[in-house]
Amino acid sequence: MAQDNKGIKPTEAELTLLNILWKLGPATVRQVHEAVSETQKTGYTTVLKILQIMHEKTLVIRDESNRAHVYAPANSETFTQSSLLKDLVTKAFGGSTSKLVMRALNNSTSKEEIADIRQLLNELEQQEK
Amino acid sequence: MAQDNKGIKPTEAELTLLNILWKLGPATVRQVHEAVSETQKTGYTTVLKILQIMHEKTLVIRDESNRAHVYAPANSETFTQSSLLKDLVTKAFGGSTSKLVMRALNNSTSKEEIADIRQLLNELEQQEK
DNA sequence: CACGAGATACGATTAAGTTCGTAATATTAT
DNA sequence: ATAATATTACGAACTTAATCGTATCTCGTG
Repeated sequence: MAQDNKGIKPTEAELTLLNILWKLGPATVRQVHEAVSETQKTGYTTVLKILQIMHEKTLVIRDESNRAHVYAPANSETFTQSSLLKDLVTKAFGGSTSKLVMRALNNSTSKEEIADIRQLLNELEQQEK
Repeated sequence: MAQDNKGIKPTEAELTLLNILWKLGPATVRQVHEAVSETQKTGYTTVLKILQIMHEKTLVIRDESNRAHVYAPANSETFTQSSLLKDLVTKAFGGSTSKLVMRALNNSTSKEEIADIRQLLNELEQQEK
C-alpha cells in the first residue's frame, strides 16, 4: 500500500499549493498565502502548516537561510502530473493508459487539440523503441 | 468545495469496491468480500460498512428485498471514469484535457494503442459539432 | 418453537487531512 | 533597549476515511 518514495501523492490542499509554487517559483509563505487568497479564503498559518507538512513529506524543499523560509516544489509539475496519472490509470482504468486517453477525449476536444495530439502520436511512433 | 450531486468522488476503498461491482454486476456483501479477498485481506464487516456508506452517498444502489442485500453501482464505470478525469484535469492540468492526454501518452504506448487513439481522433473530427 | 448460521446494524478506534489560535522567536524601527 | 511587527513553531479541534468487534436480527431446520 505504501507510496513510492519519489511519488508521494499530494493531497488536495497540497496540490493547490504546489500549483502555486510551480507558477511562482520559489516563494515565501506570505507569497503563497497571497496567491492562494485570490481564489479562496485560507488563514496564513494554515498555508504555513501545510507547507511544513509538505516539507516533512519532501514534497517541497525549503531554504531556511533567511528568516522567511523559501519553499519550492521538490518535483517538477510534469513529474507530478505523470505520477497522478499513473495512479489513476491503475485505480480506475485497469492499468490501461489508452483507455484513459480515450475516455478523456470527447466531443468538446477542439480541432487544435486534436491536431496537437496527432502530432505527438506521430512523434511517438517515430521513436522505434 | 461541494461535489456535484451526481459526481460524488469515491474514495480509494470505495473505488476498489466499485471496480468489483462493475465486474461482477449486482452482488451481495459476501460476493464482494470474496472478490476483494483475492487481492487483499479485508474483514467482512469492513466491506459491509463501506458498502453501507456508499449507499448513503448514493454511490451504489441496494436491493433489500432479500435478506442478503444486493448492491450495484449507481453510476456506470464510464461515467465515473469521466468524473475522475474531469477532477484531475481541473486540479492538476489547469483544466486542459489535451495537456492531460499528452502527458498520459509516452514512449511505452504501443503501436496498437496509438492506432486506436488515431481512430478515435478521426471520429471526433468527423462529428462537426 | 427454539436454535444456529448468516446477515445487517451499530459503535469504537485509529490514522490522515485540514484549519487555525496562540506562543515563541527574530527583525526592524524608534 | 524597547516596542511593534513579521515569521515560525506548536498543538488543539474537527472532519473524513478505514477497519473491525460486538450486538442484533432473520430465517430455515430440526
